[in-house]
Amino acid sequence: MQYWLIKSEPSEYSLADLAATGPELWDGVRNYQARNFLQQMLKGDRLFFYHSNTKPPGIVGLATVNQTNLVDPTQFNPESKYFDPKATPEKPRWYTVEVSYLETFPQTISLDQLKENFSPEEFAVVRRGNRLSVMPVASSIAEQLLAMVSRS
DNA sequence: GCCAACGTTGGC
DNA sequence: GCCAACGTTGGC
Repeated sequence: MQYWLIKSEPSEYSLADLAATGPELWDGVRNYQARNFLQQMLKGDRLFFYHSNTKPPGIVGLATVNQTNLVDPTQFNPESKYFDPKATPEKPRWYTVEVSYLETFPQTISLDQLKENFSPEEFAVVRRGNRLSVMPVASSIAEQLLAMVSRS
């Protein structure tokens, strides 16, 4: 079982939305590095759910991978803002997973806390200018994150 | 709302 | 295949 971090703007889609209406197809990822990570996910993997563009930004809870290696249907839909004219059903370009809600942490692990506890080398989310929306989390870091939650 | 960072696009 | 222009992300 592997840990990952996924980002979302809560004004777009929040962990509370996932709790209320999930499971949800994690569609709309249009970055190759993020897509490659999505393709590596296995059922049962844990996802730290990160809220960006909010105050404060940070990890708000956990989700899990429900179904893997799904073709993102929004790439074929001209009405969608995620439409990709270069993708065809015969040759899809974008893949994703279905995620389901696990838990909301009693307190957000803020980006400030993350910066205090982890270096940019060990945890990409605290890297300046980081824009990757899906990234792996080393198991040692995952353990520390979970300990930070239970302590507080 | 600003702007730094950085991925992508397209002209050459 | 280079690289300038452009668009987007996301912290502040």
